[in-house]
Amino acid sequence: MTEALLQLDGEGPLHEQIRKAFARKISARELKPGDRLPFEHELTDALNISRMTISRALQALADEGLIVRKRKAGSFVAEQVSHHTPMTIGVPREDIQAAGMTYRYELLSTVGTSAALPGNERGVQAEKMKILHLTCRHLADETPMVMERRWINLEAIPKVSVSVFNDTPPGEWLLSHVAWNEAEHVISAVAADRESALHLEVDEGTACLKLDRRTWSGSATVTHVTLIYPGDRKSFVGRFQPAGLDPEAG
Amino acid sequence: MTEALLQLDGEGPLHEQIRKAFARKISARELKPGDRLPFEHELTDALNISRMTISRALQALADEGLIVRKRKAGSFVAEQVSHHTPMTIGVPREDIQAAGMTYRYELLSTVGTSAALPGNERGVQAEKMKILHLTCRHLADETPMVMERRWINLEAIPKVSVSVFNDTPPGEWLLSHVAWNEAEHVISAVAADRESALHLEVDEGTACLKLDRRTWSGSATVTHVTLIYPGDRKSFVGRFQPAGLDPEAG
DNA sequence: CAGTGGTCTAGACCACTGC
DNA sequence: CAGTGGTCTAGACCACTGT
Repeated sequence: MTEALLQLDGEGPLHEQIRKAFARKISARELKPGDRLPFEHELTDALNISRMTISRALQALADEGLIVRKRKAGSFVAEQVSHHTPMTIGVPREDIQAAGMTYRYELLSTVGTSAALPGNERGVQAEKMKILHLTCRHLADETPMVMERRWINLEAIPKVSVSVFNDTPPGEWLLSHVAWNEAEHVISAVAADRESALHLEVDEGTACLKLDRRTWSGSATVTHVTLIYPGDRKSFVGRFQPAGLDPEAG
Repeated sequence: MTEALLQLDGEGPLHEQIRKAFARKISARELKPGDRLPFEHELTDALNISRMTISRALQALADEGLIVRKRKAGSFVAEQVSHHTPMTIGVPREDIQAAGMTYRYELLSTVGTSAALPGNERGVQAEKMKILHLTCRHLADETPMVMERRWINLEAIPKVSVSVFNDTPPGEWLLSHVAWNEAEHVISAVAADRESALHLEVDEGTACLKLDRRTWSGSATVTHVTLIYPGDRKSFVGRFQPAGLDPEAG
């Protein structure tokens, strides 16, 4: 009882101090998966801190996935920390300019059709939509960085003149003009097909990184894009700290 | 004034109703980037809801990155929704068993050295560490799914007999025995080298997906693993809803 | 059915910051 | 320096759930 129930560092908001204190203990395995944390009322008594503040700290830990809270039972260290790595997936311009290189965009072709979107397993397939298909590429210091094949559902977006895409990358135009509420990314590896190899200036069969992105607004597909990067010109990086602690802690 | 400031659906906790109401408006571009949300006190007055509850809802939106809150100025719709896609990156066993296939693990080689970890740009390089290097592969229904090259910093983990890894995949053993607080994932594409091609039973040069994962405990590297998947046997999928809304909303 | 977390309130003080 | 959000409290009622 004379032993402190929790060691606070005295810096920053109380709820953050409490959250970090438990995050540290969990990260250091001082509290192991399945262990029960003190009850809220125990912490309020021991630390002389309002229950709302305690609750806020524990709620944050639950949101991070570090603990699981059960009524009548208590709060427990989660059995498995989720491995949801946040991956930053931006438009090609960002990658290229972030590397200090000059960005250039090149439209290769546009075709209007009324077929269905390829690989569209969701929602209403039966009805035909007006689809715009286009191919383009993005260059870094005049070296082709990525080839893009894109399908746009013209019935799900505001009216637009195709000539817009002569100068503006479709991904960027869509991002700033179209509302969407769900996206899916699929990363895979493929050998460069003939057309991609040509536009990317690599040998056919070269190992390439492929990113497929589908975007929905409600149940309607807005756009589907396939980006093909030569393997040595791109990687996706994700970094994360499962306990949400400051660096150098531990 | 007779116009409702915000339309609540009357289901679930108040703070969630408020959060979703604004998330919908932002998702539908009814509130555009840069627009100011009502002040907390305006919402308290208009909705007759306590400021703590209002604050909690807006705080959640800020945590999601949908809005930015500035003292003395107000709360504003964020200029750009962050594109941090949550990618699920698990151990090979999970992928294989989730697909309903039989999992098998095979240790190929182990080598103990005292060199530095390759590509270790962080922390103290000067001192030598005791490193265990091993290669192994994971099979799905007896088809090689992924080849693994791993380096383990034996000075950063509990004592372990190398024979453990005859039967237990090192990734899984480390996950359940070693505390770590930071991880980095890098996804890229490479052509299969001779050794990988052999163990994966594909042609040399086959396009492969490569996942590099580095794990740290404090400033010490715990482990570094390179996973090589034949391009047609693996992809990484990430799905997200930037506004945190229920499906079918919109 | 007793005890936990989930939510909500009315009020308070404070830090920061744009004007 | 005035107004915003950030934090905290003491208390309350309720929903859920393990025993």
